Amino acid sequence: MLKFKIPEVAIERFPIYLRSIDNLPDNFILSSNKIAKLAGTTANQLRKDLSYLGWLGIRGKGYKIGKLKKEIARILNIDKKWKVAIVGVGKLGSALLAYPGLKKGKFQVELAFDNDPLKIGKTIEKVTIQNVEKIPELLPLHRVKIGIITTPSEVAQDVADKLIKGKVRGILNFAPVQLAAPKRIKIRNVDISILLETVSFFITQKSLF
Amino acid sequence: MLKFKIPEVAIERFPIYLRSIDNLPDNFILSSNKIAKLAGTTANQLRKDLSYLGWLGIRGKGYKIGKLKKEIARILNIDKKWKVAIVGVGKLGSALLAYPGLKKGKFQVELAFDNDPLKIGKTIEKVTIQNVEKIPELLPLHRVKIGIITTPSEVAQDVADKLIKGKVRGILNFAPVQLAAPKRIKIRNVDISILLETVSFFITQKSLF
DNA sequence: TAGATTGTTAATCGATTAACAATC
DNA sequence: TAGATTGTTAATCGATTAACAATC
Repeated sequence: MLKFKIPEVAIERFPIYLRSIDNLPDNFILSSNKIAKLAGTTANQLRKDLSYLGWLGIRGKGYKIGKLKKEIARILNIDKKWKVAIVGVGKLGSALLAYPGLKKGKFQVELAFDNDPLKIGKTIEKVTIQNVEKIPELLPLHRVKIGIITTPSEVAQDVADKLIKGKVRGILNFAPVQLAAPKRIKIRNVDISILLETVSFFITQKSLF
Repeated sequence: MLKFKIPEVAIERFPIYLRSIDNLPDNFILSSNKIAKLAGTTANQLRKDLSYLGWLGIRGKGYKIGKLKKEIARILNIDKKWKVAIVGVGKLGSALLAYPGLKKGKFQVELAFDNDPLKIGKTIEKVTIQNVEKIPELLPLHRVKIGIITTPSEVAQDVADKLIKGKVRGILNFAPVQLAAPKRIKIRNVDISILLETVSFFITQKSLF
């Protein structure tokens, strides 16, 4: 457990660092400058961020890739596997079920839910679709701590409530609504329209940004 | 055109404000406090953000919903429609093609591309899939200024280069790679693994965050 | 007018950048 | 040792929060 608070923004950069060095050999030693280039940031920021994890580098040389991978994975708690549940097996939900980053990564889709009787019972990507009503019951049984919501907006809050009853600790929400939930639940929203809207702003304010 | 710089973080909140009031009647007048609650922020922050857009409220009363919608839409440049191109019509790409937020919203999928001969020529959601090689040629012809990348990582950079040749101004990238591009191109990354990794961190550091 | 709420200023907080002593 | 690069401190920058005069 950490004794001090790592800035949220730094936490969000760690996965990018990890991804940037992921296919480099463990015995490579790279300077902060080189790694920063790969990750699309600056050497100063990289060193600052890494300093939150302790002494990772070798003065005069750089950072050993193997050690870096291990330490970042450790702080992100992805040295072990996480089981996740997907709720809403429409087009987006099915796409996520088959998504390589989820399929073979540190996050494994253990359960899938839908409210459509035609879908319940079917098996996609080795996961059998269950009735949404079973969420509160099945999640603790399978030790699932993260839920992914890919339902229409109208039912997203109801699904979130069920997930919370099922004792999830985090939710990745693709429905374009603001979910209400206790503070202890970590919610990440992915709203494609919102992303496009900010793009829209920036590409027309050319002279100022 | 703006005379001063609106903070990036504020820009990213405007779409959320818009979404929060979207289904309220135009003639309603709500206080910053009420709107902030809907959007999941504070009255202070909302007023500060809105102040960048000018005098929008009525002292002693609140903000007229209709005016707010119009002004936020104007600043985000979504009072007009944007045409977008999707590259990579796999599971995720197809899901986005059918995504309601894109289908009937301010962003219309005008073009779709793939490199798979079996897919080229087929029509999904009224959009005919074209050969990726045609990106630089077709984009300017259709006045498409935003590209969405839903290809495997290996070809994402190549696709980005083609989009840039086709004169896009912004890219929404779902491939888990850091894209290289000139500064004038606005890139937004959506990496599902990265999002889950930050969730993973936060739900284990319970006592500090 | 009295009450309410805005728009804005000032104070606080936090993150980024620059710089450099420590040290491999 | 000389050169290089870390880890960290201090300076800068920017965003959030608090507070309140202006005003509907």
